[in-house]
Amino acid sequence: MLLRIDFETDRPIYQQIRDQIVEGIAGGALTPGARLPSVRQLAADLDINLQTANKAYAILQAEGFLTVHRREGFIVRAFDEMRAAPGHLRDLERKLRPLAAEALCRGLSPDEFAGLCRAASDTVKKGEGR
Amino acid sequence: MLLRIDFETDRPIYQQIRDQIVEGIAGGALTPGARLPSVRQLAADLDINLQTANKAYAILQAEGFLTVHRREGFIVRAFDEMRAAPGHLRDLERKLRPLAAEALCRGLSPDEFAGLCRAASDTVKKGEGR
Amino acid sequence: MLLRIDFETDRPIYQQIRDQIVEGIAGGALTPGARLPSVRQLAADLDINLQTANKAYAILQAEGFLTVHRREGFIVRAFDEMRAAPGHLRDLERKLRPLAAEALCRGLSPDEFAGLCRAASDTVKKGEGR
Amino acid sequence: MLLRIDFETDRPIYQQIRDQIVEGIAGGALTPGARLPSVRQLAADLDINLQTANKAYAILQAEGFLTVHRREGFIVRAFDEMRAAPGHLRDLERKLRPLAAEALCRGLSPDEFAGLCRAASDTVKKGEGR
DNA sequence: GTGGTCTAGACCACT
DNA sequence: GTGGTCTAGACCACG
Repeated sequence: MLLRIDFETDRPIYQQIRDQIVEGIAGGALTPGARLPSVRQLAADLDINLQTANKAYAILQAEGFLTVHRREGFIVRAFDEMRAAPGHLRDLERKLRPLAAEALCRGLSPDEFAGLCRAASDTVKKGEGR
Repeated sequence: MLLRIDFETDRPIYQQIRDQIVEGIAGGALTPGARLPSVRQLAADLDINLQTANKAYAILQAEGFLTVHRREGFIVRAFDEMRAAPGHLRDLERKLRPLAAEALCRGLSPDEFAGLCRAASDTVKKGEGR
Repeated sequence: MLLRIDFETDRPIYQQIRDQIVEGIAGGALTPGARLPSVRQLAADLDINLQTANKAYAILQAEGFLTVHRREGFIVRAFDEMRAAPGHLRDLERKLRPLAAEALCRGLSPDEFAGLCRAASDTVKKGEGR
Repeated sequence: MLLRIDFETDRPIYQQIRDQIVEGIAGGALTPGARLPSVRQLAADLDINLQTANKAYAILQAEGFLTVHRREGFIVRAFDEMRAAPGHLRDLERKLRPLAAEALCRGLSPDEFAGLCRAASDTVKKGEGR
């Protein structure tokens, strides 16, 4: 699983890492129980600040995607644990609203928007487009 | 059309305004040609700084949702002009990916995610939940 | 000679009038000695403020394109008088610089830029594109 | 690369900065990848407000001339990226028309105007006259 | 250190 | 009245 950082986007680096790891889990590149590179390793690999790598993992942990073991470092959680994270559905809906509104303004019907979302989900599931 | 600002969240004020106005257009509360409150009025209403209100409108203008009329101030653009904004579909897809990935991790199939998106679009279209 | 005002551009109305009248002279729609509509007439025709129409004519007069007669109002000056306006060449060069720089950045060679300028001049001379 | 601001002219400060940086890129004083002074540095150097410097860079970014790197601040974009900016040619033509018209009125034939434009482009390309 | 956000308040251009 | 520009100064996010 290779991470690619864009230093010239307005999306913070730690968010890019977070997004790509979530996408890796969704696409099957990272399976539950898999070990992630250590914070130090990650920072060195991507040539980023240690605190940035740290923040990315901290977010993933808080969101329920990762857990930390004393010896093994950060590992991918089991799917049923991810699904048990409290409030994640409401959170998803909240983040979806602005996109749904934007799509409507751009002329996409609810059905068309749903189709676009389905396509995005399919693409991610197959691990494509990375 | 009433705007509500959350001064506690880390989402910038001008982005909150932007989101709510886009939602207002999508939900029919704001129709093409409608005048928006003047930047000064908006700033006074929301008790925010003039420049903050200014920036919100400037973004909406750059994104193709508003135009500025020399006499009437900011007004909602025609729908076909909003749809003509270049790259808006690719932009939407890019913003959708992280949400699709998150949904998959949380156990939603592409079909279920599409259903959620459709529901969000319907809600916004009806102008509900504001 | 019909003037068209765009109320939704950032170019001030008086500048739009000024530009279109200059273009009318360049394209032959307005010939030296021709009478222009009175300030009142112009303001009524375009549904603009009297002062705005006034300002447009004042600029054209200051730039040497129009002159004002007691009885006949504003009329187009003779070409040799327009050419005698002091500093107009230097003025033109000054306004041209930013465009030349922009063209170079966009990959246009000096020759290509000159070609573009020639084409623009031809178009205006034929009175096209209005 | 030295910037000079005229505080007397009605041309906004941020536009003057914008023009001079574009000219600097066109003239080779600023090459792709080059770092620009930080907004704070620029504001201090020119003795202007931070927001004014900010706005100048924001415009250059929106126009495709600059990009912002998370570590290095604002840097000059690659030429092929500048050329990929959508609608820049049409934009250039639009800005060129009033100058072409003015030149014709002042007695310059399309060929002579093209020559003037070519000269302006050459001057800028050599980095002269700054 | 970088840019991003926000405030309070002023003056100007345009219509 | 509208928006546009500019100032002085503060606090935060990011790396």
